[in-house]
Amino acid sequence: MRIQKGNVLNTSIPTCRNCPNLSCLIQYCDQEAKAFAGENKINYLIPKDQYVFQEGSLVLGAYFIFKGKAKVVSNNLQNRQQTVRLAGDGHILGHMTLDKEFYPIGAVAMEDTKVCFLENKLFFQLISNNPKFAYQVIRFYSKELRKSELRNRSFSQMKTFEKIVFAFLYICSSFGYTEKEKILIDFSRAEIAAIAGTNPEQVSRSISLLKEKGYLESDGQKIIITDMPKLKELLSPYLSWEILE
Amino acid sequence: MRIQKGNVLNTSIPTCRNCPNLSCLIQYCDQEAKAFAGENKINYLIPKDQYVFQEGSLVLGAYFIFKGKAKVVSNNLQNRQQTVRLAGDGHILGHMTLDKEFYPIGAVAMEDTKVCFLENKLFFQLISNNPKFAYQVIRFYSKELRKSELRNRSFSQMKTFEKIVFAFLYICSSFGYTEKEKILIDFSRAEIAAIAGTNPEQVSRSISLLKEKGYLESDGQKIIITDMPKLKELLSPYLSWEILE
DNA sequence: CTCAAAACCTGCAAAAACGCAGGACTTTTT
DNA sequence: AAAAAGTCCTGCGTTTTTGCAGGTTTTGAG
Repeated sequence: MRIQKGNVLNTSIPTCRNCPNLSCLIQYCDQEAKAFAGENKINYLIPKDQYVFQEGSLVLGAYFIFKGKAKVVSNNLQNRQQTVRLAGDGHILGHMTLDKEFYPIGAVAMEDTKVCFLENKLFFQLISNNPKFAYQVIRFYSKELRKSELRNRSFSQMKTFEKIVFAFLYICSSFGYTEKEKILIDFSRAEIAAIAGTNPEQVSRSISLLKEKGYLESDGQKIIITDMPKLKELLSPYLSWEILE
Repeated sequence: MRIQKGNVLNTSIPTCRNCPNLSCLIQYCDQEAKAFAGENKINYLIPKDQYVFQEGSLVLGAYFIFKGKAKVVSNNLQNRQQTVRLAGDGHILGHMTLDKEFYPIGAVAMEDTKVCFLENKLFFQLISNNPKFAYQVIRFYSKELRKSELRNRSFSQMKTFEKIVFAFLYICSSFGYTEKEKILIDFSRAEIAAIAGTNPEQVSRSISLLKEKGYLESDGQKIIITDMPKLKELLSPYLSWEILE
């Protein structure tokens, strides 16, 4: 995936009081606060493959995904990029701070994505006046922390093949694909490798193997999961307590 | 490390109003709330190698470390244990919930550790009435999340030797060892392996190599770090933005 | 539709990591 | 102080992963 810098565009999103996105935590604010947030937040449309914010830039506030998909990425000095988290509708990107801080990681839109930006002070005001909202934000971060920790554990014990299977399941769970008939994943091999922590060759090998077994099919370069239960079964030794929810 | 089940003991800890532990987030509450918390929290002394809480048990509240060291662990079905986080004074273990939930991970004391237990409702009350406290809790979790994500990235790109070096640095940073003359680490090879995500043999091999290079010494089975800057240098390709703070 | 660029697949050899086994060293117990 | 138990070190063969190379397929622009 090529990542370009570029301008983000202002976009129209309903105000918070009648926002249709039920998974957004701002829904837990009272009416007054919602009105206030709706007036003061800034809406952006981030085009596919562009940064929501870049590693190393100043933290001005946090981003709530209204609609779209994003990945949280981190580069090392050898310029290898690793995807450390996937985020869908209602998820929070970045964080708030009252100090001068810099993002240690970056976030990139994986499709055209609409986000709501809450500036530091605004976020803090909402927290101060809306305990239920504060509680939900705490819950969000503590949940993500546990998920990240469990992922950490799994990755350090899984073999490469299993990590790749895990990447498929993680993609499905993050973007809310239910266990309908067939699930289509339109990610490049390199993209999947960056999630699984390996290289595109291994991803190809694993996909071939999974196709042989009949758990996957492919439509061009797209991947279709045909037997989700079997995929989950492959990881059963690791998933005693659900990482994917 | 053998982990035993056993009863935790009640212990005396100063009340929150005059608590000497400045890194505890409850310090951000107002005087009234501190008094209330001090009266209603429960203090425990968890003996070394015993669980603070076990994977799979019901979440009744969260634990604040008053004094001691603990590790957050996760077992897979093959009964291999992985350490996913280290926690020292003032850190939070577990989480709060208003629903019926179970801990997906466990926490084990690494030395005799005094903790303050805040029951779900008490925690929620503190958050509701003390925005500064709520803000700090959010900050704690979002920071830990970023650290976990960066660790995730590093681990998926480091070679085993580097992961082991990282484990040393992580231990030092988590337990607040400053860069004084010499730093002593009293962990078994297996313990270090569980943090680094490898096996004790590789830890031994790496330690030997580091001793050859003169970055470490050993006193019996204990490890003494003699050249911290050099150790950090080994990881410089990965640590552009500080994971260890 | 055609063609070039990009992405993908797979064989292979080199590198890395694993895990057993046996001996050395430490710690604990008696 | 000696014995026993536990931990650590290291050599070695096996398994796993890596990364290149070259051929194939897919995609997207004109």
